[in-house]
Amino acid sequence: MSQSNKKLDCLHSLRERILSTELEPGTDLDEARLCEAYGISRTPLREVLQRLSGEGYIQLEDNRGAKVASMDVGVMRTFFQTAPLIYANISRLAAENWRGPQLEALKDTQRAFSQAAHAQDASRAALCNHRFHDLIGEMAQNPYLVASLNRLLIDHTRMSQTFYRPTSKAEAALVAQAIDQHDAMIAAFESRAASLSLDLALKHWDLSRDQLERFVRPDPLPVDVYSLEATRHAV
Amino acid sequence: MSQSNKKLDCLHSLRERILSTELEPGTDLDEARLCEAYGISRTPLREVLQRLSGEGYIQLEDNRGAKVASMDVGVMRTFFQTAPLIYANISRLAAENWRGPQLEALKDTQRAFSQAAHAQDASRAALCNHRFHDLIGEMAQNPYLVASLNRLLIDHTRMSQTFYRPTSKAEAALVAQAIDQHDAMIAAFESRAASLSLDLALKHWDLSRDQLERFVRPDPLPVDVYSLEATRHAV
DNA sequence: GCGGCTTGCATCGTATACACATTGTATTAT
DNA sequence: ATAATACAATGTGTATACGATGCAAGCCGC
Repeated sequence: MSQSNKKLDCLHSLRERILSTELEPGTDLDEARLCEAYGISRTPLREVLQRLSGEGYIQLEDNRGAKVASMDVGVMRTFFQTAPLIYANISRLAAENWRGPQLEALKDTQRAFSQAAHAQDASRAALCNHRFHDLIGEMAQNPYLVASLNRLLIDHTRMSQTFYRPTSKAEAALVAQAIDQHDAMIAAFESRAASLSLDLALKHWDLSRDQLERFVRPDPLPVDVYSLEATRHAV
Repeated sequence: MSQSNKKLDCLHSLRERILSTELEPGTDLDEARLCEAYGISRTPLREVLQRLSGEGYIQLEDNRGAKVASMDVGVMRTFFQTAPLIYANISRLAAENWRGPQLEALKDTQRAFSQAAHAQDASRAALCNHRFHDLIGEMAQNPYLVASLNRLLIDHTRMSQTFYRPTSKAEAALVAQAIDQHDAMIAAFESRAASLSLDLALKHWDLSRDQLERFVRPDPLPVDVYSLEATRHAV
């Protein structure tokens, strides 16, 4: 029990480090170093890596070790295409199917999320938000859709890292709005309002999408430089 | 390369044996026996099991070994609820996004499926059908939805085992209809007809659902026995 | 001087050995 | 006779040791 904790610690830690982009997309993961860092042997570590690979956090290439799952522009397009479909349906199902203490767990997470956001602790806020939506997935009781949801959340959380930071007052307002929407969703779940839950999820997504696009779009700076240069050479 | 094949053989073999229900839902998997059977050591086998667990084929319980993923009635309800959503969207995306030799591979699989069905080789037909829809998933180029699709296909293929068997003439007609629908889908993909592909997927699902429901209904027997016994003891 | 080959290092993959947990059975005590 | 505890056996979890493969740098031949 004392040792299996180490393995679990490793698993959870790697998940969080990937979600918080402390381990950036594409980073090579060295088995030996990770073994030493977490105080476990290679065998259990490799099992952890296999599992993370199955969950979509990392990619395993034959004889080339493991690397953190990349986020190229191709999958981003797909992400924006797919997210509302899954989020909306998961939310509806969560309202219909949650049971027992799940709603309390969700409220706890929402409190933690709110605190982290107000404290402007970006990575903690993103992680709490992740957990919030992960719990909604559990409430939905649908292993099939949850498989999609989890993949979406990995990329969503990694992208959202940028926007829990205090850049402007307008953006702080957006974060506050997200918190309010979470509360509204909790209320909808509590009263089993399925179709309302679906609508709220879509609204929540709209907000998220605006936030994400704002940070995904920018830095056209190098492009301009290159195009200018290209033009020059062309002439 | 000669030895890594053994590991891959093991992986593929277990997948097929689970899909064909040769290994029935709930079956306990003994590591030692599997090692001997596939001629590999425990470590690579356990990695295979980890991977299968990640893919949803089996479930790993702490210190209790591995067992084939169960198919209780709860998840069946969920299955019927979720499948059309995913299948339809995957189909639409496949029509839009397939490229290169993917369509040819699909046609090959369709040929193999048709042959197996006519030969009334139930497990081979089910496996070819699995591969057919798996390939459509690849064509869709959407890793998020594919995660759901793969989970659905596992259960779908396991349930469908029953109905490629030659029980009646009417059922043989249903199988023939499924083959025709596959051809129609291929044609729709080839002409990039997205919305038609979606419709065809839904029609294909309707057929599948009718076939499945016909065979899924029964076996509430053990549940009744247990509840009776519990009642007796309670009194 | 340049290109191909060989050698050495590093990292991954596999196997064996060992430690711990869990379960079932047997024995003893009430 | 029944229940509880202890011991043994089976099976999982971890670590270490060994073998194979891939990559890079240096050397020899052309």
